[in-house]
Amino acid sequence: MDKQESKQAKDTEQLILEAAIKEFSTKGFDGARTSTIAAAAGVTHAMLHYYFRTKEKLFERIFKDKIRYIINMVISPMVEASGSIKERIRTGIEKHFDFLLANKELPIFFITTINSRPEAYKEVINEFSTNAHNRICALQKELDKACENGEIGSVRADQLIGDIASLNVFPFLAYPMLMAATGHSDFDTYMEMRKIEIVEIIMKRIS
Amino acid sequence: MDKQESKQAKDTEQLILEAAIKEFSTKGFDGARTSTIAAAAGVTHAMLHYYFRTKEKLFERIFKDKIRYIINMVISPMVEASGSIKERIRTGIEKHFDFLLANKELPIFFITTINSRPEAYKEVINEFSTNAHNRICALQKELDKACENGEIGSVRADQLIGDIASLNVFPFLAYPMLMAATGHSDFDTYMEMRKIEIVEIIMKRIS
DNA sequence: TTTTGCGCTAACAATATTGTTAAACGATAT
DNA sequence: ATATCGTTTAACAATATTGTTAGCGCAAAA
Repeated sequence: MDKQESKQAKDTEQLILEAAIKEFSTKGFDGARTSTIAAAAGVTHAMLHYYFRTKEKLFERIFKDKIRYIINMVISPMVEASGSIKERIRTGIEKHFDFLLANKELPIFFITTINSRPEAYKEVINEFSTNAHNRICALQKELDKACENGEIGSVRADQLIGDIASLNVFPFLAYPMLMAATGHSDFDTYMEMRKIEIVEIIMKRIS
Repeated sequence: MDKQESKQAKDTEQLILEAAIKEFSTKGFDGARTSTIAAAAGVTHAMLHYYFRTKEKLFERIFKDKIRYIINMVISPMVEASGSIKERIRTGIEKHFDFLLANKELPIFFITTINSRPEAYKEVINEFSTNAHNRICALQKELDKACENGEIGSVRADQLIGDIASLNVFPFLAYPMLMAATGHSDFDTYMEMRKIEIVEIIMKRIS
């Protein structure tokens, strides 16, 4: 009990943060209302300003947290995979897809934010470009080697990343339309089928 | 000159519409400002209300126009293609991708709108589900027939549509991140490469 | 020429939304 | 008990944003 300096300070801050994440994720920065966030957190909206000064700063805090979260959860673990190149790509896709299943709101949050906020855009560019470029070069070398061994066909690493990102992320951005168009009604079932299909199409691509 | 009933009525309405399309496309409904739209159109913001009553109605008008536009430009022409099933799929993909190149802002406009506005969501569902479902069933029959002939491998039509939609549309939603991550700097060059890669991966998928 | 109607302007009104402040409260230390 | 400090509240302030209205001007019709 030595950490509990004040009544429930961290508690309130956390409540606001959690409510804010939901609000910003579903409605975007412009659509989000600080009063709605406060109400959802069960506090007066003055508290939101007390803890985070402005709507702007509250949003930035959340956005940067999410970037770090993605980098830790998705990009970093890619390195630690083992097995043949084919197997590593397969499990990489599956891990990424499972991550998205556990964070359904992340894609739409990022896409809307980056499109409506130039600062956020630059933030992401800086964070991603340094981090990702080296890894793609490394992947390219591995692919080339595997190609020479006859394990796989010739593939460009940057295009393969584009393929996987597109196939994995898009369903989470557009599942209402995709499901309506293809006559599916259950989200989980549809996503399970997508996952299998995506692994299939990528495996055929690199064969 | 018999159509020109008043000074330049249609002109003003059109100016507002065009300015509104730009504003709504880049900033979404919540981020868009009626005063900004009016300023961009070079009219007082009272005119916007005079012609369209409310921001809401102006947006709905544009949104419904866009839905019809997509259905006319993308979904309908799919039927009129000719040649082998493989060739029809290839040209279908290319036509769709070219349409997106000529309407870069459409994907982000739709995704943000559908996510933040339940009414718009239902609008699209109704428009798409009836229109698309029959076509997918027809495509499935064709695919099955081609599979029996040994032209192609076994594929589910709904999953193939999911693949193509994902691969074609996602780059237009996420090109800032994709290009930064893969080290590309020119949009047109990148998209040209994506187009080739997408055709390649789908052709391998159905082989 | 007068009237009518439409497009238009400028000012106003109403409301929503973010942000601020003075004071109260409650726990802890002195 | 009193002082102190971080937290909280309620009311207020400032501004942004949408929407309205009364009236002007001009062109076509009477």
